[in-house]
Amino acid sequence: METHLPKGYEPRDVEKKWYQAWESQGCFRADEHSPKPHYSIVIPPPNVTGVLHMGHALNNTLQDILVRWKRMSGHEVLWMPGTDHAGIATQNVVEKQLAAEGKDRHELGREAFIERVWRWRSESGGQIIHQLKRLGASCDWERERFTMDAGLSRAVREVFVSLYEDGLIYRDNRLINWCPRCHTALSDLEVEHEDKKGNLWHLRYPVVGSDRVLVVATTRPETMLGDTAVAVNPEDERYADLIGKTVLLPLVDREIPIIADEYVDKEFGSGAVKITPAHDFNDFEVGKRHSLEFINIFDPSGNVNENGGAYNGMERYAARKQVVADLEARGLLEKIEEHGNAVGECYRCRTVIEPYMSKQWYVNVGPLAEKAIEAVKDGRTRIVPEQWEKTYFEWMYNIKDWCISRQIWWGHRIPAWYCDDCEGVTVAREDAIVCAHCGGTRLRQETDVLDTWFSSALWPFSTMGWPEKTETLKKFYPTSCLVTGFDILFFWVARMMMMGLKFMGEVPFKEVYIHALVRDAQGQKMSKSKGNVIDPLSVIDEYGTDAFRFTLAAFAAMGRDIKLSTERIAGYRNFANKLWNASRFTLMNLEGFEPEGIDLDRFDLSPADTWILCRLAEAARETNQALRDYKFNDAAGVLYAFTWNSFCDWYIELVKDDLYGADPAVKSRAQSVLYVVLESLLRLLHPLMPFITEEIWQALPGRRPTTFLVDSPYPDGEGLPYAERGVAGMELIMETIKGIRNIRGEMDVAPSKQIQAVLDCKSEASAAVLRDGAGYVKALARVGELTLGVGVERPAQAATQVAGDVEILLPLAGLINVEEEEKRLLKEIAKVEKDVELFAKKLANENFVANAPRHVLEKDRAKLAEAEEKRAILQESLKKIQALR
RNA sequence: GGGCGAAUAGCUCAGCUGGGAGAGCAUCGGCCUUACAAGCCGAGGGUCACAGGUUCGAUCCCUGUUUCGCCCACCA
Repeated sequence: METHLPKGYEPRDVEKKWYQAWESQGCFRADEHSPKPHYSIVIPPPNVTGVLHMGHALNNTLQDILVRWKRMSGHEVLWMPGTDHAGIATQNVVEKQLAAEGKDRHELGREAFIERVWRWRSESGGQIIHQLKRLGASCDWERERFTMDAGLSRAVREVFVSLYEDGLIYRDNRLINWCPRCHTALSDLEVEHEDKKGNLWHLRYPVVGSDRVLVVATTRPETMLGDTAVAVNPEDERYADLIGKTVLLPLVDREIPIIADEYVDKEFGSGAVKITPAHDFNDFEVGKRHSLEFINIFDPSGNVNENGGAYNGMERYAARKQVVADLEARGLLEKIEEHGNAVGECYRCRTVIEPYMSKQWYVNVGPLAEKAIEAVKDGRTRIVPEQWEKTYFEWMYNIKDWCISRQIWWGHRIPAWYCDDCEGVTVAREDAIVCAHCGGTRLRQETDVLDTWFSSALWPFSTMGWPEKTETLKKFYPTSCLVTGFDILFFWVARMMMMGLKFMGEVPFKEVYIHALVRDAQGQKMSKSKGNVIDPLSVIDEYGTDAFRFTLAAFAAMGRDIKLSTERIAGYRNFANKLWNASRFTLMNLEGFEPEGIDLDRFDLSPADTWILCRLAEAARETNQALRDYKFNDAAGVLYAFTWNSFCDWYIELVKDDLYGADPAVKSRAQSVLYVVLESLLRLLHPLMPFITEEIWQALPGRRPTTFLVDSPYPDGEGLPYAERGVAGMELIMETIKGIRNIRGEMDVAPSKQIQAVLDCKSEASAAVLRDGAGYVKALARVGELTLGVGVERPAQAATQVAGDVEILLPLAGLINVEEEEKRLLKEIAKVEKDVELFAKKLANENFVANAPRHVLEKDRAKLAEAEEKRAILQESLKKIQALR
């Protein structure tokens, strides 16, 4: 017996070989002219700067499972790949490179810098694409897109100009989130709040024309340099007489009014609040209500500017220290308390953001959000799991205008031109040459670029060629499904919904599957700084892609977190190896076998054959159902159990006699079933484990209708008509084998020892089944001499076990320890006794009998009878055993 | 402050519309049985966080409590 498959599965070369073959043969190509029903997914575009991390690995594995499954299930599949230009992130990467060379982008100038970013991208930007391929991602790579491509840039412009024309984009001067390191505005979403320990400084502001001081509490004492009022609650009697008076702002000696505003909480701190309208979002509102002065005290880097008087030029935290010290020196520091505070940080560089006055571009998203809410409400888009709908609605209902301008260079430059003659703004699809207002030609283009997420919001249709009316859009939009993590539900999913509905008039995807985030084995977020990152590529190198993918699928059920452990991956590596060896066994036994025109109906199938084919059909049905429901873990579980427990542990063992026997007809039948089961199993497993399954499939004898497993039809379990023949008989045989094994195992009978067994059957039906399965029992339970039948002659002294209505008797003679048998029986009796009690009690309850549905009642009655029967047999046996002592 | 999620075997987690608690790993005992020691056979292990409620019946539904995690939010 020989096969050319090596003894252990070695993934590396196999993966490379088949991925290249699939790709070069166009297996992943989508055809918009195909008559087949469509299935489409757009990839969440990873940042060009990206390196494959666990999140990507999970996200893309799940997509690939869906896509491969649908492709095999007769759909024309488009999985649209690409990358995101990732404005700030990418700019930061290239700026760091420049810094290493002792340069900064301003030395280069805008054009040269952008040139440099493009160069960086062509040299090292494609990394993640290669990594996705190693993961097995079956995207249509010929369609790969980049958010800065000409086509997508055109879509961005079209959308910007349309929204502007519809009055949904406007420009305004207000307080925004400013990153002093990136030197750009950020949207609210791009600010991450982190609770930090801080202080509450209580400052004393002298009231003008009195000897009173007003104590104000602040978490940011340095901002007092920009105070333009102190506010108290209008209801607050303590300060009623001070309203309308002024205080002298210390250190800057500015006289500022004491005002009354509802916003002030009487209970908090001293009940008086310093108001810094240019540096705090609340104060900004108060400032507007009371027409206060807005004094900006910082420069774009977060250093105090000329408005800060003596503190001019100081870094903000140095200024804080100094301000506090100076106040203290003047006796104006009342006290310092500890105080927790949520500090906003830049999501790209973790620098503490500064509320900062500036003129920015905004999208009025309210009207867009309404449509996006409706679409989920009426089910045009379904979010799975449903719980996320609530989060989606919550955000949509409270949505605020979106600040889309960024003061960086890498990105889509805003198509707006300012006229030096009339100061009018011209927004246009083509680069403006003349002012739309005065006809002047002295135009300057807006230097700001758009938020990266603006272009990703268009991804589902911009990648398909919009604004052209392409065949691709016609065939594949709306997409079937979006697979993503909940961390970008607002950033991306919500915005795609709004833009898709606005510009395509249809939802961008019919279903959104939200998966969990991957964390380390301790549940910590993986991050470079924590050093707990598990690199997917090293996992792939160590365990193989298929084992890794299977692990991710098996973990996918988890609500929010996936705690990845390498032990678990090793377990699925073992599984891959198990499949490999089962396949080796099969191939070794398919010598001279020709699968062409195989027809199982021709054969008189054995009980084991029928059983495994039923199990296979069942597994196929369950796998399909699980995938339809996005229950990847169920799919993995079903296939794991079928492969290992049903196929390997039972069927392969059961079929050996048939394969090794002398009867060529029996052998041929066994080979046929073995072949059908393995071949179907490979197809079932392929979406989860594409490489190993292709490798084995290609090694199978004979020719199959398709060149690759990728293209072969996915089993749905309906085509195998063996289910109705039943599995009950085989299961009785298996129970019997397990019963004998139990006695042997419990009583330390050497596995090599052949024993004698008597099966006393209570029904002729069972006896017939067991006569049929006698070979199995002998082989798998290592029984030498087997006698069975109804009312068969019983050995005088035997160890006893029960399988259904069959009493298993293993004659003790010289084989078995009496005390051990007594112990074992007592244990068994105790177990069955518990069952008897449980069901007897239940059935004694009149209310239960009166109210429970009939099928429950009948089931419980049957179980009680069975348990009582078993108990009786075991007790009888116990008595005999005890009599021997 | 609002919202969401989690609590089940030593560990990591499954558990569908309520009807006798499951898997993997780990543990214990026995096996190199010609596909696989990354394996085979057998076994042990759980007051399903706590307290109430609904029900004939609750791990599952409802209420409350505790612990942990996440998201959103302008209380200085």
